[in-house]
Amino acid sequence: MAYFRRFDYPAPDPAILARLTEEQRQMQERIVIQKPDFDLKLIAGCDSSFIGEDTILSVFILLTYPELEVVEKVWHHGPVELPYIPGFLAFREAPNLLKTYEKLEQKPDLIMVDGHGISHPRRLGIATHLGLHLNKPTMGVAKKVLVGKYKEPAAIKGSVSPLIYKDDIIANVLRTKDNIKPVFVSPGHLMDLESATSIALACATKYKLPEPTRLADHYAAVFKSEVK
DNA sequence: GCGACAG
DNA sequence: ATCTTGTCGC
Repeated sequence: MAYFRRFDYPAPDPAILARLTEEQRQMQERIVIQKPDFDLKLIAGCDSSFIGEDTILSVFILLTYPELEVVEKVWHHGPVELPYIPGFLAFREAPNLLKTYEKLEQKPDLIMVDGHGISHPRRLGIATHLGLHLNKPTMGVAKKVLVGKYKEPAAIKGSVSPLIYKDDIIANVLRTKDNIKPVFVSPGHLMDLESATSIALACATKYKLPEPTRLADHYAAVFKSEVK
């Protein structure tokens, strides 16, 4: 099939995809999109990288808000069970991310995830998936679109444009830096689009990626080189 | 039927 | 995600 001509993986068992799709359909009913009720003091960023083909290394970074100073960073690595399949990323990466999260001594008020929240075919991007498992507010910041259409936002930092999918606004395409490709911001769970967008912008200092995600990405590479 | 497709 | 050189622009 189309997915697996692009990646060197064998076609996934249709029965397994059907089971995972059904699992997402059930989780879908528990998603809560609302104005967050927290007093944001600690925000987390998380990201994963791979060591070889079947070992995943994840990191969680804890930052103060709005100062954005790092107060904690943890990592964990382990085997992955599934190949990457568009639309099913969480089943591949969430297990190790959850184990990494447990290592945090303090817990964040909000988690910023690298990837989509509800801007997903079944509203179950990895940010939403993690939020449901942790019963914690989450939001997604992705570098590329998964589903939906949009018009390019203006070239200056702070410009936004809606990402539309089946007549719904599922994310905001946000310019976090002048003349640099925008990012896709969506609520994950216990969060709403407007709050997620303003927080992403507040975390955008001088780089394209908001600090929680950028630093998680950075440390993922650092820890990876230490393990190798 | 032909593309598109987070990390 | 990962493999990888030079190159264009601020």
